[in-house]
Amino acid sequence: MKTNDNRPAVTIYEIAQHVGVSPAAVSSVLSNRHVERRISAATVKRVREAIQELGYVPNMAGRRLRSHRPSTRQFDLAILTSFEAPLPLVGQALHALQAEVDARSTQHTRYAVAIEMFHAGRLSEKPGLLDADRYHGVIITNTLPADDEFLAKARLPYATVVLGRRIPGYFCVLEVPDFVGRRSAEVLLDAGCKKPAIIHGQSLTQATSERVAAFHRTIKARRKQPPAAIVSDGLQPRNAIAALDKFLADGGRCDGLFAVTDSLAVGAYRAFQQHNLAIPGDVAVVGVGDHELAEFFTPPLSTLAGANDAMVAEAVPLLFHQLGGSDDRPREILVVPPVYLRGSTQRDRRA
Amino acid sequence: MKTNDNRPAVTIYEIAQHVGVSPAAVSSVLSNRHVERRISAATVKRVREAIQELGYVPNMAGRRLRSHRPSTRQFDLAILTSFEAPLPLVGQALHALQAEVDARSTQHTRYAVAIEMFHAGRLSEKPGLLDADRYHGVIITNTLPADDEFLAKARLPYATVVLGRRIPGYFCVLEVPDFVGRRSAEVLLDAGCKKPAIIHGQSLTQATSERVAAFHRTIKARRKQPPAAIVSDGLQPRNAIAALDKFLADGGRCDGLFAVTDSLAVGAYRAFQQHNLAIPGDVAVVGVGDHELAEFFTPPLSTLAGANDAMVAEAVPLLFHQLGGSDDRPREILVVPPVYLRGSTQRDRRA
DNA sequence: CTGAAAGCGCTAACAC
DNA sequence: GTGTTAGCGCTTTCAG
Repeated sequence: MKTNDNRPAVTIYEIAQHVGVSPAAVSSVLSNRHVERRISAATVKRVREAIQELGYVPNMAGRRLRSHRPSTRQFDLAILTSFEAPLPLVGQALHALQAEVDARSTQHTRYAVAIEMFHAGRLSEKPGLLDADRYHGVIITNTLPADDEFLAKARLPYATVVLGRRIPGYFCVLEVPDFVGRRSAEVLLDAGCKKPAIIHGQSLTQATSERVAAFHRTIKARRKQPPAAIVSDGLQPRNAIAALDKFLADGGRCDGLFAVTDSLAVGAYRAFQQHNLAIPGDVAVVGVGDHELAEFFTPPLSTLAGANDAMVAEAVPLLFHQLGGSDDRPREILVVPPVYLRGSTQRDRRA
Repeated sequence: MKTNDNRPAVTIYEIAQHVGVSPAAVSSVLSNRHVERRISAATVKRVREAIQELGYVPNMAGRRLRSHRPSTRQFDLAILTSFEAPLPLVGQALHALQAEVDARSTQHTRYAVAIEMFHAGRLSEKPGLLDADRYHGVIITNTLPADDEFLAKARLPYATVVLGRRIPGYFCVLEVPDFVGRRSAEVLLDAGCKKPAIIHGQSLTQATSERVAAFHRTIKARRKQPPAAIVSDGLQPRNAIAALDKFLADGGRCDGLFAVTDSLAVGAYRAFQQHNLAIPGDVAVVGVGDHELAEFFTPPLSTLAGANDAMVAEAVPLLFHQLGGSDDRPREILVVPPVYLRGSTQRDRRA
């Protein structure tokens, strides 16, 4: 394919002209209907060559418009998430959305649901985001502060639900602020921890930074001094291992750890194990998120589930509400995350 | 929104007629440009009401066609996967695809990448799949045999790469058949297992059933009798637990287990633990897939990684090759999955 | 065997 | 303040 950039995109008219046939002939070749139309083999060949040579790229909008059946309404919906985010959260949202869509689909109303990704912090660079010609509605999640700022400034010209953070002017569904940070601190303190610590990644989403702050605040209020803060380069288990290795090597000590994501907790498990620290005997651990595997670790990991299920359950109706065209002002829905206390924080029984 | 089904979808012309204004006026209201156009507040209100009342749904194809900048080529790509499938594979594919797309994007060539889902075994029901007016190219993965049959019969009218199975007439990328099943059997036998077993779910993808068959064949050839087969209702850890509980309760015994997916292996860990069977002392366990957490289990899980990275690395260029319009016949690429031997099969050191 | 022409739904330029 | 008109790229009659 020649990517003849800079110049107008090639249309079937140019192909037709180039070959010396009509656009209709080209079209029939493109859709493999040249047999019915009894286009000569030679013409077909020449058309095919021209398509190659000129680097023809079909315009889907044109095709769709043309072949659109007038009785059908089509809704194009998407979940917008960052690449860097864990997919399971998105998976839940998708399932909930698709279930609703399946229920609402009729012969004359079709829905297309897709996941689209942007690079965290660079949502604004996503092409076409501000155009009203792509989606009827989206659910946006896993944004970073830079993305939130962008969204706050530029109202999207279609139905939008923001998941996990509060952005003025949008329908938002989020955790009760402070809940996770405060509750995780309490869980550790209740387990008898005297030296609690927290581990989190470098770049914080709004939700994560609120968790960190609330944890900090709660610990400080109850123990008069702040928790140790361990910062990992990324959110993968290996990042947590590296960060904890360094922390312990530098003489850091803790008897309780709040990991702001489950994958950090997984790395912490391994790190403590390598340093011969028992969970929960020497260190109690509590994580966040509802990673399906959390309960299958040894010992099972206590988590403050990220309330994803609940958030999604609120977000989907909110989206359809907007699609319905109702004109009320943006709403904000707060969700209380469930708390799962498991072996990793149950010291009484084991210590 | 009235979903006035059955009758033609509402267009701006109807809105215009209903209100008694021109289509352009309606359009300006829709795009919030009525201020520049100085539409009277009363008219705006009436238009808005009509939009609501008639249940207007904008036609994105029309909008896109109209607002298309003629110098821009747009490629619409998608990864098609089943809901029921584990998302990590999809995530890898998406990352690889997006990286390529980012590299190829220019001012005049844009790519849209989305993940779309179908219900496993019901790919054929996905609306618009056979129309040529949606995608320029797709990567299809996690299909069930019913889907494969459907695909084999109905050639998709756009560039397609099939991941993980072999379907005549398509570009395919898959594991070397038999490799995983054979090698996992060897791993268990090498660990000294005398009574190997296999656990898998009810419904099998092509890849999975090949794994099961090859495992069976290899064990039978080497030990003169087939492995015990444990069938779980689903692929979640809890399904594995239930199936293994039943197997052990019914007097079944094994000293080695091949779990065809990692999440089944996770459940197996828990089940053996509850039955006081040590891994790898009493039972060696080997899993499939490259779940990022496999190495963080206790003991670390040996896996025959599903070769996802390698498969994806082959699939993406194959897709762009087709987008380039080259006309050669479908190719098939075989990939050898990497083998990770970890604690769960290393008996020598522990037994 | 092939071409001409209409029109899918929408918006922007221009006209009044 | 609002209407008219042209045309985005494509496919499908219909007319040879």
